[in-house]
Amino acid sequence: MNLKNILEAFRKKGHRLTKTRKAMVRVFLHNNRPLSAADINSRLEHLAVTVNKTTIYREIDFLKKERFIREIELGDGMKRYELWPDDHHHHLICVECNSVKCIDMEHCLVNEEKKISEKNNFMIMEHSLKFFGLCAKCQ
Amino acid sequence: MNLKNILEAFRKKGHRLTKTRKAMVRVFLHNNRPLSAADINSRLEHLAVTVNKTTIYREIDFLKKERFIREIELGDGMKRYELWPDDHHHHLICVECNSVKCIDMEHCLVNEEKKISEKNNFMIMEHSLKFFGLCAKCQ
DNA sequence: CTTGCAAATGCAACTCAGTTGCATTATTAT
DNA sequence: ATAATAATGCAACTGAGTTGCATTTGCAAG
Repeated sequence: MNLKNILEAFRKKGHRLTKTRKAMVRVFLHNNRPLSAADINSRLEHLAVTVNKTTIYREIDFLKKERFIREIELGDGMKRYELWPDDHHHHLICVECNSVKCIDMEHCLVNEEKKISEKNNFMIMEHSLKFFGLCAKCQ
Repeated sequence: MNLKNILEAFRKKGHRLTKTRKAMVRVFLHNNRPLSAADINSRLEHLAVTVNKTTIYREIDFLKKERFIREIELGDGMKRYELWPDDHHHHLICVECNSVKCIDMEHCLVNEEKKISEKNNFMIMEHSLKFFGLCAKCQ
């Protein structure tokens, strides 16, 4: 999963390799954690790539449709985006410094989901689990 | 936990019993599930109580401070509020009709939290768990 | 009942994340 | 080199929620 392969795959599907697209893919590959639109913008500025916010949102939409990233909500009124996960994982959110850490959870909640589905006649498609607390630095 | 007792408790603490306050407490008691500011407004109109949105938000803040309600995020860009829970519970959210159902989960994730805390040196204070899928009606 | 005062309210104008319409620019296949 | 159209920039907008400030109202004390 490197920059060149991803961009080549996009190009083969008929999508153009613009400076915004290349830079944003790079940003996500080099920052493996949830980023807000504002985070993305400041990372782009670091790469000397100046883009309009509309373009950032449109590129986010594109990368979501391509399943390169996915959208998550951490509850602070701002959407975040992270690399499309290979593994099933959740998030540790520090209430002090707002840092976010991803944690693996193999076979997470499968038994619980089965029980809940049956009891409530609700067909569970996915779940979202977040832990709020204090990270190592902020304790 | 009835209307009169709650209002009396507020009055004893020196808070005023305005028509907005009385109506909003009533709305939450009669709608035991997460409501958005817009939901609250339409319920108030049903009770023939017309209030400015600023007042609704300020009353939400008041009821949050009083721990009569709490704020939750369901991920649709709008905050929701529900009666302050006695029990530990989570939510089933229908991706089709957006209805929300509360479900009990006694001793939910306690063992997992212990493991996660130790492994990541993260002091967990609370967690949020949501199940997305199809409710009985929408399947 | 009247009065005084702080709590509560309404209004208008604002913030901030995200969206839309439209004219312009740039990438790519030929 | 060129044409087609994907991508961009800009300005104006939306919608949830907030703020400052002048006005109204609930309620306790006289």
